[in-house]
Amino acid sequence: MQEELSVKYDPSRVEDRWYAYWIDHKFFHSEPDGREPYTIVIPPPNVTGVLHMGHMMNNTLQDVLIRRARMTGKNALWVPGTDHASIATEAKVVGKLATMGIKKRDLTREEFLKYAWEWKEEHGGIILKQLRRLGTSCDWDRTAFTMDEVRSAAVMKVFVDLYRKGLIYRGLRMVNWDPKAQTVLSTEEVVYHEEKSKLFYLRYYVADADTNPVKPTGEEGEVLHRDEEGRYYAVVATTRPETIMGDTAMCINPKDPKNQWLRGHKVTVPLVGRVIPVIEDRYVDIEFGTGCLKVTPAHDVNDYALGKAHNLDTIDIFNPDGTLSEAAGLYVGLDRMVVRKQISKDLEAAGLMEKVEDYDNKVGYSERNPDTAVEPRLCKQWFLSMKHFADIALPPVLEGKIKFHPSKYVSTYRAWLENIQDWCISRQLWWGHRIPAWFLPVAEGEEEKFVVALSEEEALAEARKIKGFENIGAGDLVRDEDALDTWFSSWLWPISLFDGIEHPDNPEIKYYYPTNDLVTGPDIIFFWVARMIMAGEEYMKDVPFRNVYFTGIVRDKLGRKMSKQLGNSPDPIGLIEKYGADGVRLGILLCTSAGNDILFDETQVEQGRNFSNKIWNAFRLVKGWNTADVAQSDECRVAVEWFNAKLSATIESVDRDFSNFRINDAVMAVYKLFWDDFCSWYLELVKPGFENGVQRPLDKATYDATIGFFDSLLKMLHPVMPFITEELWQSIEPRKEGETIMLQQMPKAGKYEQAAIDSFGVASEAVVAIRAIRQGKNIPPKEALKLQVKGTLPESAVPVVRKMANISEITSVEGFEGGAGQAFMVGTLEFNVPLEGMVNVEEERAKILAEIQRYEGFLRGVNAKLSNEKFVANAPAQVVELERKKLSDATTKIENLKERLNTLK
RNA sequence: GGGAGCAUAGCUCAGCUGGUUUAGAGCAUCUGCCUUACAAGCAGAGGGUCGGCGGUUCGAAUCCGUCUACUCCCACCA
Repeated sequence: MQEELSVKYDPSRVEDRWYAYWIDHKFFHSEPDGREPYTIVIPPPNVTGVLHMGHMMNNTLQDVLIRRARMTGKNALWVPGTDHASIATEAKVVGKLATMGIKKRDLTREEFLKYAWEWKEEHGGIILKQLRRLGTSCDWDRTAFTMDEVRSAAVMKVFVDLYRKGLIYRGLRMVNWDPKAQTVLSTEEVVYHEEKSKLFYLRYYVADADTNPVKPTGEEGEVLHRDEEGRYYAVVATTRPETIMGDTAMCINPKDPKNQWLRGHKVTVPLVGRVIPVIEDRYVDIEFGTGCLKVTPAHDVNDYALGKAHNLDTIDIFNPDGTLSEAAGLYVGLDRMVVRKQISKDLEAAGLMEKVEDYDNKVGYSERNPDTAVEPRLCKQWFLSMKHFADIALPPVLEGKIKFHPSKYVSTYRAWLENIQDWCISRQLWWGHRIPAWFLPVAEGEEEKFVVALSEEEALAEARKIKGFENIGAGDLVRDEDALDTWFSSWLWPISLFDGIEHPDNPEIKYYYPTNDLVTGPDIIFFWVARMIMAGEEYMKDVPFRNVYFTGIVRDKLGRKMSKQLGNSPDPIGLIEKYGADGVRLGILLCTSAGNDILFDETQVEQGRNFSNKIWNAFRLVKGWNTADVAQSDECRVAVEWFNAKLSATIESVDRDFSNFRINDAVMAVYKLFWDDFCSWYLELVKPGFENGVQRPLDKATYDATIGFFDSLLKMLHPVMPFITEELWQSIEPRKEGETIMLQQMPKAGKYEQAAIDSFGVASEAVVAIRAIRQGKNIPPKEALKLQVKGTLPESAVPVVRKMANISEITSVEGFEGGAGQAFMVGTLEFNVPLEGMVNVEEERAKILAEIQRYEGFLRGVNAKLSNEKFVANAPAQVVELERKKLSDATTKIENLKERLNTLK
């Protein structure tokens, strides 16, 4: 530490040095031992991601928990790592390649993966380096990656295992297709946005009017459309006219009176000219549009179901990239969005457009490619059957074995599990875990045959067991091209980090699993939290964690989400450089409460920075004191007694807050303990002051107590503000190399007298009142005043009032001299500050009258209660007693005030 | 369409099983201070009919109903 302490705390001189010190001494590293473990696994950020405010909040919280655990005797381990994020990363690599003029489809899988790994090496892990700036105490020796060897092996083993258990299957389903990434997505990866779009009303002419005459029934409500030439047509409302090339039927509700005339007819698809049947199904909403629905089994989930039920043809008119295929016949090669515009014009021109209406509808978009509308598409994919997993994942949460903070997410969790759909786990991507399935050579048109195995050798052996394939060679097997959904590796994270899938009995998994607390956002409760619980129950027969702390979304101070477009997302590293990591951490924590979104404002970080400075300067003050063999003053003795009690009381409340995950409350309590109680009251009380320009010495007992308090406060602050607390703890007294505040024991609450806190409260209230009188009368703090008390001031309050309010003399009196001072009350204790000639009697009288009125109003309320027989009869004795005390207190106060008013005449 | 949550000071939020003086905190605001740790500071002050209405109760910010506003999640209405 430098000789002269600067007036301002400079985090940049401190942070890197201590972080290196902690790393050098391996303080973050954990190995199983005899202590109780405390484990957190990091929600792995995308490997190529950069730090944003959400990460800052999330990781600050985790670091607070882990540092606190470390200081309460636990063997704390926080495992860091990154996620390969297959869609997002592959998209980035494809983008990068595009700038080099390389197309993905021109590369082999191996070539592409080479580029992808290069990209990962170059950009990967930046986020973890950035996290270090925040002071996160992760065990970096254990840094993992979802695609590293151990994690990949776990994924393969689990896939094969679940397949053999019959839980993984291949199925032809209507799935969500991302035409940009050209991969299927799970239902959870689709986000719906409300959009202003158009509802197009198209004419489908009746095709068989000659052979099957249209019979108008003439009944009320019947709608018959005929054009100028007398031809009959039906009107179909659709938001997606570009899909008419895939229409294979029109559907009406059999109970729809207005469309009865269409029963049994055939209609012609506009422009396309294909003749399709009119089918009937109660699925159709009679009220919507015209009650006629076009059926496109290949491109709509409901239509697919209709198609299946009615045995309709399926015409897939789209290519994987969202352009129209040969099968469409028209607009081939054009993008679906382009076709929508064009076909509506063409329909209009051909007189086939009845009308167009504005319409709000919901469109699904890819979570990872937010500007790409998802296309329902029929294709064969791998699925994980979820019923079994829902059954095992629900009880631990409902029974409280896992606690959610806040608990409202239990119902969200439950609703999802009770209505769960099978999980589509295959992705048409290369960056990820390749599905360990090998297809057998079969003749064209024959049903596919495959084997699932951990390796090609094993696959070959398996394949050879199948009848007719006994003699195939390795070259005959073709491995599935698809990769697995990223979450299929993330869901194993709490297990695979300790190699618990491959080696379920290894000492690490036995020691560290289940982990303790998970800190994450509610947006991934289904993607990740629920699935980790499933995997935990399936493979460990135990929950993966005990508590889940859900953070909110970090928004700007106007409540908007942070986004690059708005430019309202501050640069985290910039903030750390400007305010210090400790300041940023405190600023974030002060505005965080579980589950609530946080409205981030830089002034909060400024508050954190200011607090760092306050701590720094308190240290400078104490460091400047010297001791001598002098007697302890009364005010010092009282101050030490009081702060001792106050400290213990606060430790109790902080412990309580932490056990309830009320972290911001705990942080605020320590903040106030340091700033208000310690700095504004304690230090001011014991501060020795100057004599002839020389600082007076402090007695040894008070000095030692002060250093002890400082030490305790630093420890309490350490989890929140690790850097400044280490810096000051190292300077407060000589430390040996290798010592650290990080591994000290958190102070424990001792026994304390509530009376010490209460009587200090009386003293401080009196002091505040006297200061207010000074301010009102413009009396400088240096000018000593006298104080009269009617009644008895608690003994311990006397020295406090004397020093803090600069009172030269406190006298006990029977009554106050009229008009000679300013009076005030603390509780029922009456005080008077004699101020000869400085009191405006009229003003004073007015003030007292207002006071009397206030108390009389209050008294009326209390009286009303007490004179209510039912209240006295029904309320608990304690409560009635309390009301009686209020009554007598208020009566006394009013009497006192009236007496005072009389003396003022 | 279904479900959940929230509504308390200018802002962000506490207020746990109804009863501790006619509701608290932080920030912001206002006033006075460059007082030998800190102006990134010190001292002091003001500010709310607890979203509306109704009910239960001796007693409601707290429990119930209802209305209004907002937020989020889920769902295949073209």
